[in-house]
Amino acid sequence: MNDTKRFFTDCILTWNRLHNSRTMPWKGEKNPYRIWLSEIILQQTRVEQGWPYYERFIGAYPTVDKLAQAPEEEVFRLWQGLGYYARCKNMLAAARMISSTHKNQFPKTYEEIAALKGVGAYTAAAIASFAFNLPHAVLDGNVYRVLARYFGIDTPIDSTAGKKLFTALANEVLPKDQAGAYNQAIMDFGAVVCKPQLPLCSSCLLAPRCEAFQKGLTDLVPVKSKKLKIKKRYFHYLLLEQKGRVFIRKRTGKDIWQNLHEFFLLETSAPATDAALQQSAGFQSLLGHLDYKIVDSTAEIKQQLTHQTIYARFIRLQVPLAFNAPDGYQLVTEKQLQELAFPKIIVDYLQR
DNA sequence: AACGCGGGGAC
DNA sequence: GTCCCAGCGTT
Repeated sequence: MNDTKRFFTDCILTWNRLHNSRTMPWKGEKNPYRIWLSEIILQQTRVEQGWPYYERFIGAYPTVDKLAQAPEEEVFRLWQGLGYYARCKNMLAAARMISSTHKNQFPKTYEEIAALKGVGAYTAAAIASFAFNLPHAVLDGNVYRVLARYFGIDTPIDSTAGKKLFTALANEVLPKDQAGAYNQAIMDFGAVVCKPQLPLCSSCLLAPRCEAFQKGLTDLVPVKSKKLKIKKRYFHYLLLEQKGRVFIRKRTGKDIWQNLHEFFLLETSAPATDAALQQSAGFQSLLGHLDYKIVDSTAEIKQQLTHQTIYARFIRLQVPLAFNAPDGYQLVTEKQLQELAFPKIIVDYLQR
């Protein structure tokens, strides 16, 4: 390891020792189950957002076998509002695997940890180093940023070449004998000092030898190559009500909100009024020949997702007893709604 | 290699 | 609006 790299590692450890005051409930935790749970919750999620979920999950499922035995709907309901719901599904699968295959003993090797559903390179390194002090460098958004700036690397972090380059570099500057403490330190450093916007360069120990700071490029690295395009979608939720109950279904397929529930959905390619909607083929085939009554309908409610903007309307209809459940839909009571997981936009509607 | 997946906070 | 968050699995 050359001098530039040695200086980097020393600074991160020094900063951690002298200036790091960031505290979180899972920090310093040695229980691999708790570490794993926190890491799953924190994937692409800010600490402040994940924190209360972590507390609730640990409260509800203090051990991995409790989680493994929990009903899926109950776990999804607890995850409701956190987003990226595949994490929840994979988390349950992993818990069940640990409970069965590993007999409730959390796996202790990097390979076994990485084999768990929902555990990728970052999460495996985090668990391996935090719980077992194994020498694997974490590579998350913080680490990419700190490394890219200090070493002045403009290779896109979301390219294959970039991942390979940064992985090698991260493991090079990792002090193998204190992997856990160092991994925690560099992420804290990225979150507190080397922030995405307005980094605290004037008080940064690395600044004298930071490539980006010396060249005034902190706002230009790290580089991301992919730019996302956002599409607009128009959802019309029909609350088909029958004797105080309503039809819902669980979302399946490849679309958003997998495994969450929803009301009967009609989607249009552009905004549509109640009148226009009632003329549509979807509506007609559902209710055209029946004596229904629209009780209430809302204006568009907007929900911004990463890749899409959802404009949803909610239309309450009383449908006659002659109306049969559409395929895949079930009739539930208000009370049952409280125990199932819904997308935020539906949760917001239901709360009003 | 590229894409899709939530929700929210900072600016 | 834009960026990005303790990323991952699928195609």
